[in-house]
Amino acid sequence: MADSKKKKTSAKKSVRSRDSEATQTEIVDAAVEEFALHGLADARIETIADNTGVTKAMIYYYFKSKEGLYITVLERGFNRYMRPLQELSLDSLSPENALEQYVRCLLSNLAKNPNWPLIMCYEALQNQGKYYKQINIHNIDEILIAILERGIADNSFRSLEPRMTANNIIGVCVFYFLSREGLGHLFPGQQMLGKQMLELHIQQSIELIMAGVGHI
Amino acid sequence: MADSKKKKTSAKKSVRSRDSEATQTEIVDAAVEEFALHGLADARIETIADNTGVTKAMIYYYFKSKEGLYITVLERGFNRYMRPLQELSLDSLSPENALEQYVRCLLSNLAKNPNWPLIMCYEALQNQGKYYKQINIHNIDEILIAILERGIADNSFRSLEPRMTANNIIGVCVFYFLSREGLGHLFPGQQMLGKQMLELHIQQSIELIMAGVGHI
DNA sequence: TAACTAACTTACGCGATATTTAGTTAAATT
DNA sequence: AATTTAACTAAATATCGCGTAAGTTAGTTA
Repeated sequence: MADSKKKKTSAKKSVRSRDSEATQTEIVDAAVEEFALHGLADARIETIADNTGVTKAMIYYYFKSKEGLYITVLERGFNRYMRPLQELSLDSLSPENALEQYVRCLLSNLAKNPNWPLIMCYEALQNQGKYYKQINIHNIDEILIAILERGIADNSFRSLEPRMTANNIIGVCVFYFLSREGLGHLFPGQQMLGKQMLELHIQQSIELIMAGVGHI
Repeated sequence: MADSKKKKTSAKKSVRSRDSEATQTEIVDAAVEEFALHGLADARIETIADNTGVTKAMIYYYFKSKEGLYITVLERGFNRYMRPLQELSLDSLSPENALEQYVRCLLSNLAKNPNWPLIMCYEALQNQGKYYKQINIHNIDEILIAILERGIADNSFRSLEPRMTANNIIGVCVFYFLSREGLGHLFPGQQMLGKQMLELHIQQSIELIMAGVGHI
């Protein structure tokens, strides 16, 4: 993996670059889109191939199976969008600040890749999270739960059930992306994945969450 | 309520009841399960048939197509689980009370049929809500938005964006059901759809929501 | 009892779609 | 330049799964 010269071949059939790394990246990029749209079960290898200009057989050449490609997609997503949450150092912050930082980090990661929530949702629904469990060094939410527990202990937060509340908090962050199609009708003319709406989502979610964990 | 049937595999020549209505109900019941598990695209007509003891052809006989059966399922779900929200009369209540009643009604409807959120989620993801729109007399959330607006106007609630917040509130209620598989690991030995956990979800969600819309 | 009709079954056509196989280039190595 | 191998393609296979056609049984009516 010394030099990766990016030729950035567009989806043209004629000249492929014969650059293994670039081709694989291209395939994974297209796979992310397709899996986000349809989930593992209903994603079409042929569609992924068509969207890259690579033939179906190449996908099997590099990834062995649809499942193999899917797991690669999950791994990449996890490392890119969830790992940062594990790497935050929040212990020195007050519970309020820690919670806010955590939620901001989560929301901005989601905003940067709105396909991720869809893939995770399909994964939960279609596969009961079994592929996710295969790759995961468990529980993003354990960090969140710890923050909540700390806040309850020092009375920064009201008395609440930390595990359930952690899930509810994540739900607030994620649900926007799951319902974006339907939401459009409440915000006519707005682009749900546009900067403006994403900002609004982030701001409103943080306000709801921060108020929600506080004393009444 | 006719019990109709239980024997699935053994007696192939088992005498069917020749009761059109009961058969259709049986099919729809099995369809609800299957669509909740897999969504329209990946649901298998044959699985539905096997789970009823009715042959595939009967499903086409009564419902014409997979799509036809699906729409019947959506209609039944809507009438059973969403209509009650439209029929609440909350105008005479204070915004706080109205909100709490609304959320309680929603949560208890969801708890009564935890398949419903799954079907709706698949519908949003796989079909962009197009079948739902076909049958829907618009927006459950308009009622919720109106409550929020009323509460902002009379200063019961903090200043918040009502549409986004409405969506977040619904997200809190629904997300539990979408994540039930994964949640299990945080509550070992507990049954996520058991009375106890459902109660906890309802209670924690209401607390988060009511605190969340209030002044800090 | 005979004719009629609703409820049901069996068996298969046919289009998708995952995966494989067998072959074809382009580049690296000698 | 000859050889080798990685990157790639086209085409075949095999299975799955929706929908249908054609026939059968059981009630109902006359």
